[in-house]
Amino acid sequence: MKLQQLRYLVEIVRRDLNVSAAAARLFTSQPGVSKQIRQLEHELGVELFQRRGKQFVALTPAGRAVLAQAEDMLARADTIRQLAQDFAAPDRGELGIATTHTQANYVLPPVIAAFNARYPRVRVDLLQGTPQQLADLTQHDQVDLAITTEDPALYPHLVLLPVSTWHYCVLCPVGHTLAQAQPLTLQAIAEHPLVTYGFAFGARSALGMCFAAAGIRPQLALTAVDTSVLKRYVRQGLGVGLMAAAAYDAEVDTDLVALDAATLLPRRRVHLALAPGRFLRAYVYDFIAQLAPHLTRDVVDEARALRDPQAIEALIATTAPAAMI
Amino acid sequence: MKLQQLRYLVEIVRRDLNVSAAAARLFTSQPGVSKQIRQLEHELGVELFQRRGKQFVALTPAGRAVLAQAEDMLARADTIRQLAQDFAAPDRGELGIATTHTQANYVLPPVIAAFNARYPRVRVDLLQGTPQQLADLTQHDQVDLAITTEDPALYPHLVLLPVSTWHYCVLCPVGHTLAQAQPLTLQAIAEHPLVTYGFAFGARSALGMCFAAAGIRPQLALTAVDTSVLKRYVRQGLGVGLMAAAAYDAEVDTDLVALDAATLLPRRRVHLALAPGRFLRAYVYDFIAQLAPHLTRDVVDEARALRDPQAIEALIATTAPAAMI
DNA sequence: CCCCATTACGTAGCACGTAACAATG
DNA sequence: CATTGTTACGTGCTACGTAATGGGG
Repeated sequence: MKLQQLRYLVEIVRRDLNVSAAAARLFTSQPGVSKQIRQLEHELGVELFQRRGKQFVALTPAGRAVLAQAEDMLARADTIRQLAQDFAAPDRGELGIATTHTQANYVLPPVIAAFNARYPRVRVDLLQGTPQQLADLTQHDQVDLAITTEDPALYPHLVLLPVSTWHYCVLCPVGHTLAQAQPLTLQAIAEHPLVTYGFAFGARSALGMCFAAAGIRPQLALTAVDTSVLKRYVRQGLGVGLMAAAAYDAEVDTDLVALDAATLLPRRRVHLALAPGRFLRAYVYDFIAQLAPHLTRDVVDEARALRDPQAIEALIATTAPAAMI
Repeated sequence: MKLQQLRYLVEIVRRDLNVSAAAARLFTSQPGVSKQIRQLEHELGVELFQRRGKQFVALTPAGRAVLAQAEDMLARADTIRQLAQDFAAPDRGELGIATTHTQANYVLPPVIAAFNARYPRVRVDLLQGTPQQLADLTQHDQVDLAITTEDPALYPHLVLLPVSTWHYCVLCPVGHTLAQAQPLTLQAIAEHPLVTYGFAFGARSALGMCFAAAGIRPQLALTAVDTSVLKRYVRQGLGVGLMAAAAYDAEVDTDLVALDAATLLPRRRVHLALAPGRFLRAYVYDFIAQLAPHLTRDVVDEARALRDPQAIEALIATTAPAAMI
């Protein structure tokens, strides 16, 4: 049994049992992969893949069991490399962050600037995606951490830690009738078509439930993931915008008005999402502390050891500023 | 990084940083091991061993961190081999049992006979040792399970499950004055020198505390691990024996008398000890169920997942016969 | 002076690549 | 017929063994 054989196995499964695709991904020849798999099967005395003709159609039960162990072993091999790096060159490496457009644009820039000043030799990789993609990237160790606002239920295997909170504002063109409404109400907002985040009105979303609780069914004119896109359509008069207050820049967005909706609409929590088993370089802890000072290395490690969301919540309650809870 | 390099690393540490001894143990050449370690260190970019001259004197911090991961990886490699065997040849393999002399002689024979009839192609390896050795053997995956009576505190990293209970009897030669004592009391027993198990009167032992509670300090004439040795010295008149009631065989031991001490002396619990992470072949679960019918595969797996002694106790309370608790 | 790790060097084995082949849809 | 896995074969790398070298206690 060799680590490469296990790597081949895992990659084949990742590529939906396509050996050629796995070989290509690993920059090696397809016959080589094929042969190593056969050799592994021969050594173990069990077929790992169910074949129909020459096609791989499924994992055998034995294959599934072996796969689980193999994945863990490869993760640990990676951990060894990472921690060795951490001893050899503590201030060199990569920091992979998966996050949403809004965070990347309005929250992270100062944090990343500070981090880069402290660790100029660490390359920061910023990946954006849908909440599901963020979860996948983090879970499969493609990034060190994710920063997201979404429903914790989307991240069942990750450890979530509160970073900060934000609230919605209502954005409309200068002179829009909504800007006169005093006081601003949900009812008044819902009289206009809305322009907001694509995920904001999901079945279990906080925003959707907020309107539903008031018996209001607002009309959505357009949804997008990207705040700058939303603003563009608000400018075009497609509807009024519902987005993070931080997205409004008074100096640039002079043609728009931001109405405070902090008391009307639910406050959202920004989460840091971590894979509990992944080894984190020392500078990753530094970044996290920079992002949210209450998330010290000790707190993060303890939370990762706990795993259970409720226990983590209890832990955080003792360390985080009240505003975050 | 190769699995063999990790194996070399682990073995060197096991052999107290002696490369030559590790090489001998792994049936390979010493320069080969030495070179692979250097190569691993070079690949990782960190020294794993602290050297004084050419001698290895300690692990570096990096070495300790790598070692922990390496041990886990090797354990999983072993798991893969074992589970593959379980699919390939479910009724062939080895069953390693570490246990005390008494269990091996008086409790296990019928269980092992039944097991052997069911799995004739599984070789049973019976290892005896002191309680500490049993714990070590189990913890280092040298055996599948241990069966022991000792203090649970000796097995902090193992999962302990109650198998059965036994009680002491007092053994003396026919015609001994103690045999006339009616009723039998601790005081009466302590008037004679005792012959009993070496571990039975340890500082925290149940037996020692039982006498101490009554304010009695019995005199120990001889202790041994082996019941047959104890009986021999009882026959020689060295003292009266305190041992498991099961050790008295009415047909063979016609020159001895066994006095029931079930109400006088503490009842002892026999434990099954398992390493929580070790993969157990299907027949191991079968053996366990044979040994203690209430320890089904489901119960065992759940207990191994729980790990926490108190939680296991609660689990057992719902499934085990009352006599065991 | 013995024990132990490192260096030097030769060899056998094997992982991998290229090319040809077979099977499936 | 295109895609995909297997067989065949050659080669370059490297893990390992033997022998010689160097350091510490």
